[in-house]
Parts: sequence; C-alpha cells; structure tokens
Amino acid sequence: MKDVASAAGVALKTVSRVVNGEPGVHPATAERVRAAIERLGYSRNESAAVLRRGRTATVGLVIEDVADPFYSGLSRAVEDVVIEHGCLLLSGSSSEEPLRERELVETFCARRVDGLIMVPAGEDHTYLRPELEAGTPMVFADRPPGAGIDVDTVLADNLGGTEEAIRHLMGHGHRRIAFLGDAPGIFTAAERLNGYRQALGGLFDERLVSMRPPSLEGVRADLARMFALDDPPSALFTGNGRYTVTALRALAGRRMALVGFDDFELADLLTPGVSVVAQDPAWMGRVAAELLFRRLRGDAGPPEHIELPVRLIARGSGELPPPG
Amino acid sequence: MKDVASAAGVALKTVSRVVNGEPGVHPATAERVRAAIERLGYSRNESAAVLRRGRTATVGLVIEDVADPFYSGLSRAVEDVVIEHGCLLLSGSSSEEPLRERELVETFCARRVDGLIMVPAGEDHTYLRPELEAGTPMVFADRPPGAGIDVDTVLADNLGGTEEAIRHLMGHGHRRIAFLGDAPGIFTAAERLNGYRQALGGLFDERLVSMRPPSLEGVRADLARMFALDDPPSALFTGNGRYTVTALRALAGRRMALVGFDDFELADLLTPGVSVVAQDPAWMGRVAAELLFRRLRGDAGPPEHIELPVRLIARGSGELPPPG
DNA sequence: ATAAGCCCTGACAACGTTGTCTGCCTGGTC
DNA sequence: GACCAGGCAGACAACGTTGTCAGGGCTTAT
Repeated sequence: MKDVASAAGVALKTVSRVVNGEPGVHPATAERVRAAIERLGYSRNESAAVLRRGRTATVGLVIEDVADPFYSGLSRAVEDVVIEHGCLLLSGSSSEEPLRERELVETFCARRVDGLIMVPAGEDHTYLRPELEAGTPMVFADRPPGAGIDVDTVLADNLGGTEEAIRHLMGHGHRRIAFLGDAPGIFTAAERLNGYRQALGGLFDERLVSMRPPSLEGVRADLARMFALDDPPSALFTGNGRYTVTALRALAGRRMALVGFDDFELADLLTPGVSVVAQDPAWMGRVAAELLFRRLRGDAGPPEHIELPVRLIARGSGELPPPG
Repeated sequence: MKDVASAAGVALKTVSRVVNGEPGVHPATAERVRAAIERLGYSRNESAAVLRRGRTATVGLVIEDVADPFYSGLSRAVEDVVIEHGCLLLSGSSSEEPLRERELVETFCARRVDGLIMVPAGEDHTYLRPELEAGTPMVFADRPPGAGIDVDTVLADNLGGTEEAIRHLMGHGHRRIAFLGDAPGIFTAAERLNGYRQALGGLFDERLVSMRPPSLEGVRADLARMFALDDPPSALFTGNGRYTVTALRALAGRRMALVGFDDFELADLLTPGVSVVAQDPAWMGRVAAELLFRRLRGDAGPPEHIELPVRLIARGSGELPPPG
C-alpha cells in the first residue's frame, strides 16, 4: 500500500480511501491510484485491516463431519448465506469428539470470528461463556447446547417426526418395532428415542432398542439378537441416515418394514423404496446462518429456539405389512 | 495482553513469551502469567500475530460444491491434514462458475492464506500468476489448471479408468454403448470422453454421446433420443456419480447394462448392483494437502503431476448382456 | 478583495502482536 | 572482592491498515 501510494504519488491514506470506496477522493486521483494498484498487483492485507477495524468478516462453522451428506448439505447452505453477506467461512469437523469441538471453537475465537454456528459434540458448553459475554453471537444447529447455556438454536422436530414414523408403522399393523440409533448421549438420538417411546406407549420393549456407534458388525449383532427373541420385531425404525443405510446392509435383502429418520439419495430407487422422515439440512443451515446475521446486525432479543418441521415420505418400505 | 501483563506485574513481552512457549522465562513468572491469563479469560488476537509474523496458518480450499459427496469426501481429508499441521481451513464452493472461483481465490489471497488447494471451475488461470510469483503454493486437484500455468496437480486416471469400463462392457458383448457426461469444457468429462472414444475405436458413434448439465429432464430426453435410433445403445457409461444416479432415475427401472464413473453409497444395494469405476476422493484430498504442506516446508522442486489409479468394481449392472 | 465554506489530501496515532536489542541481577570463579 | 557469564526481563520498533483531525487550495458570496 505504501508502494502504491508512492507509485501514484499520493499519501497512504488516499490509497486506503480508494481501496475502501470511501467518498471524498477526486475521480482523477482515484483513477491514478487504481492504475497503480493494477500495475503493482497490490491486494490489501486483510489481517491488518481486521486488526484495525476489529471485524473479521469471518464466520466459524463446527459440524460433526463434512463428509456426512446431512452436514455437507447444511454446510453448503451456511456457506451460501455467509458469502452473500460478504463474509468467509472457516469450518471444521468435530468427529463427534467434545475435545475437538472445543479446540475448533477456541481456535475460531482466537481468530476472532464474528460469529459461530455449531453442531455441538460435547454436552458441556460452559467454556463458551466468556466468549458469549464478549458478545460473539452463536447459533446452535441440529442439537442444543448443554445445560446452563442459553443461545439461539435451530432444531428439527425430532420427537414429532419419530412419533409420526412409529404411528405410521403401527397403522400398517406392526406392534413389534425395533429402534436402532446413536448413543443416547447424542441429543437427536435421545429425542428420537423419546418419540419412539411415546408413540409405542405400552408396547415399548427395552429389548428392541439398540443405541450404539453405527458399525455394520454392531448393527448386525444387535439385529441378530432381536430376531432370536420369541417375539421378534416385524419392523425397524432407524435413528438417522447412516443407520438406515447400515441397517439395509445388515438386513442383507431380508424383507422387513422400515422407516428411517433422514432422507437420502437413492432411497426411492431401492426395492422397496425406503420410507423416511425427511428433514431439510439446507433449510436448517440457511435458517441458522440467517439468524446469526440478524444477531450480527444488532438484534439483541432473547435467544430464539426454532423448530423446523419434518415430513414423512412413504415409499414402500414403511408400508410392508407384518409377516403372516 | 497488556491487561494480563499489568495483572501479572510483568512486561508485555513476557506475556508474549509465555503464550508462545518461548524459553527463557522463570517458571514462577510463567505460572503467574498463566494464572492471570486464566483469570482474565485472555485469548491471543491471531490477527495481530498474523500481521506481525506474516504466516496465517490458514489454507484455502476451493471446490465445486461441498454438498457433492465426492467433494465433501475430499474436503474432509484436506481438513484432517490441515488440522494435523496446526492450520485452519477456509473453504468455498465455486458452483462450477469461473467468476465465483476467481472471487473465492482472490478473497483467500487477500486473507493471505499460506497455500491454496483448488478444484478449478474456469479454464483460464493466468490471474493466479501474481500470487504464484509471490510464492503462495497451490495444488490443483481433480482438474489441472488452464494453459500457461504449471503447478502441482493431483488427478485421477480418468482416461484409463474409462477405457477399462468400456472394455468391460465390450467384454460382455456390448457394441452400442452410450456416453452420458458433463459439458466437454470440464476436464474430467473431456478426459473420460477420450477414454470412451479410444476404447471404442471404430465403434464410436457421435449420436450415442450426450454431454450436458446433469438435469433429469435433459438426461431423460437424450436417452429417449438414443433409444429411438435404429441401432439403440445396449449399454450406458455415465461420466460421474451425479450422472449415474440421474441416469438410473431416468431409466426408471428399465434393465440396462451400465457402468458409472465414481463409486457412491448404496451402489451395492440397488438391483442389480451398480458397477463403477471407483476413485477415492479422500485419498486425492490427502495427497493434495500433503503435497501442499511439503511445499510450505520449503520443497521447491519442479511442479509435480500425480495421477491416482482408479479401479473397476463389478457389481452386476456392468455384466448384463445385451438383449437378445 | 476578503472571508467563508467546501472539497480534497495528508500527517499521525492506534490496533495487538512479535523480533531485536539492551540491561539487570544472580551465581560462580579466580 | 572483583569480574564474567548466563539467565531472565523489559523497552522499543515494526507489521499494514484505518480513524481522526488538521490543513491547503479553490469556489462563491459579500
């Protein structure tokens, strides 16, 4: 910038003014400066600008795993909103590890992101308090923060969606419905289990519930255990997209009624088509990002808790009758 | 930091030393400083550190679309390597628009990323020259840069993989094999078309080639046109994962030999299983990122051009015989 | 002709760090 | 007891930008 200034024969500040499009610069001077910029291939050092201005025009996003279609869809939507607002996105995957979540958040904060969108992995977010008090807006998506922290959240209707799925299966004659999902420490898994339990009422049977990390072997073993019961399940509810796919693979062609939480590509092309409770990750991302930018524009209202509806898509697998 | 210094009763510089783990600080003093840091909830302002040190510990990644499984897999691998090296990842999706690619790159450069990994959307990358001369290392992944720019690239064996796929179909008796792929301006699409052409030799027929953006309607129309020929295709080669899925949907259950480029989730669960030429996006991302960090460590050798092998996975759809 | 006012430009400090250099103080040695 | 070495701490400048304020020239009105 100094070089540009001397090349154009003006002062540093004038170059700064031109670069920032500030008014009060003679058009001819501005043109001369622009020419010098072009000639020298100058590009402003954002770090210095950030240091001086205090705003980084950067938003941090912590998700569980970009490679998971649910989160990559959410990511993309967040990114689009962020870019629209002239900002950039720093993102990181926590791999469902609370420590990595925390490291990511702290690194983002050290870089002074203007705001943070996160899908939490841990259950304790009190470490965020200093940052929150410092005024960094945060939005939790997909899962709420742990106890003691109250910030904006955007969740799906996990409970209602699961209830609807279970009632759908019951409507097709099923009474023995198994539940396959993530560890109960994960909010969405716990919430979906609640929905399952509520919808089943007295039909609930502990032995038909499997909550564990989604490995093919594990799911296979748990299914085998359930099928060995005197009164085995006639239908299956899977707690998220990964489980649905894993379960389909573990079933190995065995025909069985199934409804999964989360829609996924090709669900319609399998035989039978896989019925799902669909949420819209892009919508969730967009809503979360827009909420964040509202905060950045100064909206200081009380924390908002948004719940996005989900919808049941019947494709065949959920409409199979029980055997016999 | 100033506050921490006065709280601990030491000079600014001493705090800086403690924060950076520099030697030459008395353990007791260091402890006092750490306590003050803890008490005040201090966290270093990275922007200032970056300004002073000149390195941002940030890597930029430009891909086509994070929501695409191929790129999200690549993204995740890049992210892991980047984090491993203590850096952070700025990422953006170009949506296959050269202008957006350029904007992203320029924004990343203005933020002084230490290095750049990109899947280019445009065909002209001369705009990168100033940045390259300024010493910012770059690695192109999946597609090479446009003419006149020679930098590190990591590509898949598009040509060989496609040849293998076509020969596989021919080995099962097919002579009329259609090609469905992206616009020929996209490197991978053009390269795969070359492989198709070479493998077919004299059997090549212009009328069995469709290259266009991947919309269901478009693919459907092109397939209908081909099926209406006197000598319609008996097999289909699809030029990437999106086309494979779109084609499966457009075929609407019509049984037809098919091999697609790119593996995808559930390919094995469809009936018949979908045979594919699989590349490994995570591998590509890892290789690209590691190459970048080698450059960052000072390796100044000539640009490397790495080609990753692909492999044909036969699952059934590629082994269907021609009708009759 | 002088004063007032406006438009444009420039000097300077500050943002929060880190690199360099200098200096103090302690402890050991002759 | 004096000197030297080495460990530790601090003063100061610099990174590249932007906000503040002051000033110079030109126009316009009195």
